[in-house]
Amino acid sequence: MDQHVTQLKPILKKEKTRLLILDKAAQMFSQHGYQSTSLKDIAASAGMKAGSLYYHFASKEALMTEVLDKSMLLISDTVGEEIEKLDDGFTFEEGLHAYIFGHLTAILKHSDYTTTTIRNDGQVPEAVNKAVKVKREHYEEQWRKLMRQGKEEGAIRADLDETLLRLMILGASNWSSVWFKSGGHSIAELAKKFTQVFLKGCR
Amino acid sequence: MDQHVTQLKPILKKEKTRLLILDKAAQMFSQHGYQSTSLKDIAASAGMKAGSLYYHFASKEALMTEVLDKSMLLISDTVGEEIEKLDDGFTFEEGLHAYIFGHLTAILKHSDYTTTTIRNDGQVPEAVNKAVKVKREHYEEQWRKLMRQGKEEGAIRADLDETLLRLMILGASNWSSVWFKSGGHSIAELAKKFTQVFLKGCR
DNA sequence: GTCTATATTCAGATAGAC
DNA sequence: GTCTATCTGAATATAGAC
Repeated sequence: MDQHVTQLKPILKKEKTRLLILDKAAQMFSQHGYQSTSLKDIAASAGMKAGSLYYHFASKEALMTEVLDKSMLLISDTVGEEIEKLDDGFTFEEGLHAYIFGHLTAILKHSDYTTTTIRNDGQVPEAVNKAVKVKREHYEEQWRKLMRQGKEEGAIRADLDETLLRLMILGASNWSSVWFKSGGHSIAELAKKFTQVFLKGCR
Repeated sequence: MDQHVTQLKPILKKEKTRLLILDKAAQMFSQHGYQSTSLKDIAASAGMKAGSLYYHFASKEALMTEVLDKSMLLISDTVGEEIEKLDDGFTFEEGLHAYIFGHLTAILKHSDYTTTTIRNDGQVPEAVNKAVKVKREHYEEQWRKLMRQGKEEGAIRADLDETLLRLMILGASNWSSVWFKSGGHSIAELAKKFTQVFLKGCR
């Protein structure tokens, strides 16, 4: 069996444990930060002892790197899925909604992973930061492309810096991980309101 | 001399050193987070040895608590100053600009302190969190008041949740601490653009 | 007021038993 | 695969010299 398939649908016990550890690590990193979380804590919440983690991961840094990698993958993939649902010649308005809905969905549905990315930015060892940088920049480039489309369509008014607009949207979206509580607004509602505000705001 | 005055304009050497330590601590906490910053690092950047800090502060937690307290004070005061510049019967538009300009000014001018608050939210010992909570909630209540005014004036359209709008504005503003580099947009420019986007967006 | 020296605790990581 | 035991280093905090 090739490794890609194994990663998507883990059936081996070994892989199952690995993923359990990864999930628990993401949960604790997102709640208490990288440095405040000890391997003992992670191991305990996965039902193991600290030393046992080293059978699955080479180090705490390697564990964090994988959490952050998976986080970026989740965001990219979720947004990608929303974009694929659109017709080929989608408008800026349609694209903006898809991007915001995808981004919010990833942020709020997989918040253990994504909050780890958002909250620990710059607070991890340099080696970890460097390893994730490429994927983050690739994702940001997708957003830049959307903003250029908005400019070309005239949906973003000429005197509004598109970089600034992008950072406002991402800031407002990322911050939702701080205040979002399930039970209030649905993610779909949030995405609709966010899109309305920014679409009207940038014209 | 009464203590209030002493706190405002420190002239005693003892107070001067205290403030130097506080500044350096804020700087390091904001850059590397609470747990990743050691007292040895803080002491070194203040030109001292770790043990000497205990003459000025009871513990690392006490030091962090004071940094966060000062951070909230800086934000509240800066926003307050902007509001006082306005005429008594200021409109929602004027108020929104003053709040955003004040908030951004505090965030970006005293970024060592304010970034510490933003980035370490929830990642500090419970005792520290609790100590700052009251001041934060008082500040948020001021924003809520502004949003109510916007609703009453009809500047915020009926079907837009004012809580959601507030969180979007604060999210976009707080996120600026992540990407802001001096030399690009000025804070005044940022405040103007932010206000335009959100004012148009919420109508 | 700041220093050195040190007590104490706990972290990440490794080795070898099972 | 997971355990126990342990090494090593570093952190907060304290005590007492200067």
